[in-house]
Amino acid sequence: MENSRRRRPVPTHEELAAWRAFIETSEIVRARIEARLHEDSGLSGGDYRVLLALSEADGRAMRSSELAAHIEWERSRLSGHLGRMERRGLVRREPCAEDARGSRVVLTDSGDRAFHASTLPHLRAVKEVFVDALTPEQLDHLRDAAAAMRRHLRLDDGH
Amino acid sequence: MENSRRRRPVPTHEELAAWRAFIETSEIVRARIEARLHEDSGLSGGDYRVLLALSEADGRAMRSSELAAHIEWERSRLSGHLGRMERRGLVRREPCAEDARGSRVVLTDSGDRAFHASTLPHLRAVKEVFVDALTPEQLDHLRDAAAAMRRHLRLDDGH
DNA sequence: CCTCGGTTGTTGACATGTGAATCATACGCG
DNA sequence: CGCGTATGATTCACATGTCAACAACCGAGG
Repeated sequence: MENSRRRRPVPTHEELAAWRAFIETSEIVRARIEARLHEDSGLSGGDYRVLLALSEADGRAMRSSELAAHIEWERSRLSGHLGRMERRGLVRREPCAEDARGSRVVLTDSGDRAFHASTLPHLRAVKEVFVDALTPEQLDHLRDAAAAMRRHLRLDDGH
Repeated sequence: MENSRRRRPVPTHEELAAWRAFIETSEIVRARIEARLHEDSGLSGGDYRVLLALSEADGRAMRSSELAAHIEWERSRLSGHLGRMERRGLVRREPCAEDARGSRVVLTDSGDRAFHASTLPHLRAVKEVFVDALTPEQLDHLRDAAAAMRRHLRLDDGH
């Protein structure tokens, strides 16, 4: 084991296996929970995130850029998504009084109902698929590991 | 705390925070590593996965369905992706001798070179972005947690 | 007032993903 | 052999994501 005395530039087999287990499993779990959300409520993960932000916003409405920043999406991504959500009657876009460039994104009553109907089933899915799979210690370890990764990527401070 | 004596149907705040930390961080880390791969080698994560499977396959070729099963993709997804990869000269599709319905997906020399040129930078990225963020204990914990989730979803046995 | 740089939101071109429908072929069975 | 069904792969319509270019508008300075 000549190598073991030097700083490795690449992962060991063990480390690589941990990487694959982590990244593949997280994808599968995310997909599973989003599928449940869609079956239960007809909402995608993106829909849910937009509706959550709007339902907590003042007057159930936000400026588009503000919303994009809040949920950390590209503006063009939000624009396209809002178009689809508007077609389905979940949100409405209206011109903005203070700034004629912008528009206000407003949660419709229908969107509000859809969101509120979705939260309980969604939380149940998170519980059943994710939380119930793990011991409390494992949950804590996951939080720690996630925090360590974010620190490593400097996602906590200046961003 | 009336509730704490009953089996909760939904996550606690702590559990929900762990869920969000886990799922959001895994997305960010995946995106970061795929971005590195793309900068370094011009390959997407999907490209890499296909090329890895083909480069390990007998004769650097596989039947399309076999490949789809191996990397756990929908066949339609693979079909579309292969179309794009074929346009870029990374793979070639040729009719299959034994079964006229099927086709063999063959790794081209160009695809083989692209893949081999990409592995070292990719592994370095995994090391720097993921492995180096964590202690050995945290890596083990991640593996355990991933294994527990897969067991919970019955992804190990009958699928 | 008017120009100019920055902001806001949309659009276009594309890559990527899912599910249903389709088409050709393969294969078991009478 | 010939029929019915299963299978291999693609295609379609659509949702979702990125990035760059754009049009309209704001606001500061001359």
